[in-house]
Amino acid sequence: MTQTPRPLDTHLLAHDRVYRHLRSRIMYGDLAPGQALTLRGIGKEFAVSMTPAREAVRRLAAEGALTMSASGRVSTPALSNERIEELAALRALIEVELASRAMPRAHYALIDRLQTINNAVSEAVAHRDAVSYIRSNLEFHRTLYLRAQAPAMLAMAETVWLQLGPTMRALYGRLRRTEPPHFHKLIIAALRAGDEPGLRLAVRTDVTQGLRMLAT
Amino acid sequence: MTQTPRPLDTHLLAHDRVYRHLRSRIMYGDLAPGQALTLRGIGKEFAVSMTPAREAVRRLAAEGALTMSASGRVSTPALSNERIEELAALRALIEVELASRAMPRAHYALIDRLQTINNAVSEAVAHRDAVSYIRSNLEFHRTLYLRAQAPAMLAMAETVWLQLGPTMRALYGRLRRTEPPHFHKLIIAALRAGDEPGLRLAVRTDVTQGLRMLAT
DNA sequence: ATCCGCCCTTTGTGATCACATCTTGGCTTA
DNA sequence: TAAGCCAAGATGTGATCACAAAGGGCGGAT
Repeated sequence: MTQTPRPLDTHLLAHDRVYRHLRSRIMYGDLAPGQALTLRGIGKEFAVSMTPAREAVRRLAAEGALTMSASGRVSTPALSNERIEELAALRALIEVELASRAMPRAHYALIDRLQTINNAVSEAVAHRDAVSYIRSNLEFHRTLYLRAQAPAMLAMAETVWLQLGPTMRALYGRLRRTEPPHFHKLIIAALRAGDEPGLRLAVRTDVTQGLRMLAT
Repeated sequence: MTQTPRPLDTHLLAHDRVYRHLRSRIMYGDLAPGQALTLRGIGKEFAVSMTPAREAVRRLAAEGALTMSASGRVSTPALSNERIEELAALRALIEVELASRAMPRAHYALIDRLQTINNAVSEAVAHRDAVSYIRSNLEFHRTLYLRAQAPAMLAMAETVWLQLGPTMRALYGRLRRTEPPHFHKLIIAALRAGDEPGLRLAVRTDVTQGLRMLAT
């Protein structure tokens, strides 16, 4: 037996399966900043050899979702405050543009879906569930931006989210807020009103404010 | 001999060396859009096995510099017009911000260096040397943006350049212009004058105009 | 008690190989 | 002549292994 028969839990290639699982964990804050990973550990967890584990890790490293030390050690990134502010500025830049492009195509059904997702966000906040909060919050944004029909821009935005994943977990983990997300309501209101400057401001603020409070 | 003794032409790891060479080729337009590559071919060219060749290729694919077909075939991307315009918009968005952040720190020595680089750009245009043109043009932009002290943003911009590399080659290859770059002069003039709105406009125009003329 | 050095374990790297799949070129057949 | 098919070569995937180097922990010296 030189070849593993295929786990059958998916039709995907091994390295892609590993990549998706790890990516999801990182983006949604399952991993804390500075968390160390090993290729053999990943391989064992997903029942694959080191080869696909390495490919998945290198791909994530290329996207900034993981950092590799000079000796090849892999860990989740621990971002400096400057880097966090820079990534927040990038989010603002790209996501404001995406929202602006999505607005002309945002019909009632979309706004309704955003409303529904936002309820999930509120619930996650109420339960102080950081992972659910991050996941539903990003789903809110992604749902809106999908309408922009700008896949390259959306990919860029997701790359930034990925880089901020572990940091967002650390940030929202120590959050003690219970209020539902105010700026999401502003976004929805601006969409309803067809108020483009208002939408831009609401998105920029929503994206920026969360990250701003950890500049300590 | 199970292990190759190390080519000695560099102290870098094999996969990194392959990655850098290929990245440079792609970014500076050595490869035409749609150009096919094979792992064994890359491995033979750089005297490494398929393993580091695959890592380099996957990394470049993650950055959008290469595309992989469903069967894993690797080729340089052939971009649609929509994708090109989107990437141009992304360039404008990010690079305007970078230029704006660089301006307060742009002292005389920097402007002088930009001037020098721009002479190289003019020379490349005069010789109709597409690769030299792309290389010096990007060096002009990178030199300016380096002053912004925003590594994450610069990395994003470079990723976009990478994705546009083969397309820029195809574009400028059929260019018949001989005039030196007008908008670079505007950028330098705006920097000298401390004219921030003028700088933003000049960068936006410079970045956008080149890609715009291939929307055929 | 603390710091330094050494050894063993852990870990990443890259070569090689078996295998499955895709591609392609030529041949056959209608 | 053209369309279809088969076989052989080409190509990507993932497992395994040998090796080098980095880390960690333990013991001894001061």
